[in-house]
Amino acid sequence: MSMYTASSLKSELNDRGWRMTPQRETILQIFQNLPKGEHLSAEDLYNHLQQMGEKISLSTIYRTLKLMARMGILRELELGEDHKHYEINQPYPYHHHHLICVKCNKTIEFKSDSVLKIGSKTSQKEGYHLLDCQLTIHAVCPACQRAISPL
Amino acid sequence: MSMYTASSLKSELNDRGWRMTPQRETILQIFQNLPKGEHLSAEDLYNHLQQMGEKISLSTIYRTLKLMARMGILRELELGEDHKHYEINQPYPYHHHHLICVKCNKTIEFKSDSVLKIGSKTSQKEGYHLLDCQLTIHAVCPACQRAISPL
DNA sequence: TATTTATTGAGAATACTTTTTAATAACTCC
DNA sequence: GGAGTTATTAAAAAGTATTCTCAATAAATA
Repeated sequence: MSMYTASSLKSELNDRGWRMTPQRETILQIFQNLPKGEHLSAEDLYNHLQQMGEKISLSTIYRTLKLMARMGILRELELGEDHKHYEINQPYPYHHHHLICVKCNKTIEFKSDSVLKIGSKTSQKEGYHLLDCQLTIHAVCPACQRAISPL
Repeated sequence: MSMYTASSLKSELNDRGWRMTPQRETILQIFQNLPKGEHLSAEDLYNHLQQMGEKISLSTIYRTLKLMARMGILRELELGEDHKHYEINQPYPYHHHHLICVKCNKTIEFKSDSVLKIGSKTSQKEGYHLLDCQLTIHAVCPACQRAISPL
């Protein structure tokens, strides 16, 4: 949960016998420049790249997203849609969580230092190396509470 | 996040114009009788039912799981595998969270009253009706930290 | 600079989940 | 309790997200 630059990413990859590529650098940059609170699906990222004139294949995108999530660079979000979303994994004090309406998928971000503390304390206690910690709240938003429940 | 019985489930369904069915009752029972800490995928549930001699189709299973998750009866868990898992949504003090190794998917359960409090306070503040609140910690377990990182 | 081999792109393949449809059966109203 | 309405089911087809395969490419290393 620290900040990455192209060169720190390269070092970490090389340390493990992996390689830095233009594709990985581009994808990292996109997530770093994303407006706060935005997150992309694989498809979103693909389209975003196309608009920039960058041509990175979908397979590479899926591979890179998974790789970066496993490195702790990106967070993999489950926002109630049928695909995952990704966002940059920012450290304290930018770290945040999500409140999701299970009916309309409307999502609200919120912060909580205590949750972050509990996350790091828990992983430490078990000897785990912390990558990300997200509190996901599933609930029904005010609008959907009023609606005549359509499933 | 309260306990359900066949009849309380029926009332809640009927209130919304839906129906109680033997399939829904059976599935509720299975989750209620599941040993603590166990969770099932759609496929797992299907096999479980087959072994019991119950024949419920996969489509019904998928429909029922989603329905019960949206009602707050079940929790939908994302445990790093390529499919969702479900478990009964137990209230305090049985409510718990998950610490997951992003490499081998080994999962540890842990409890935290404060997280539950933060969850209910946050949803209340936004006017949301709370269904479930899960802290998911992504990390690398001790064994995988030692292993020569295979992706 | 040559060598090794991780990575890429393209498309095929897989896996999970949803949809469609006709038949069934739960609920409601009389 | 019975008839009518319509939510629900099973089965199969369809859809969608994601992973895999493989030959070509290009990082890293020596």
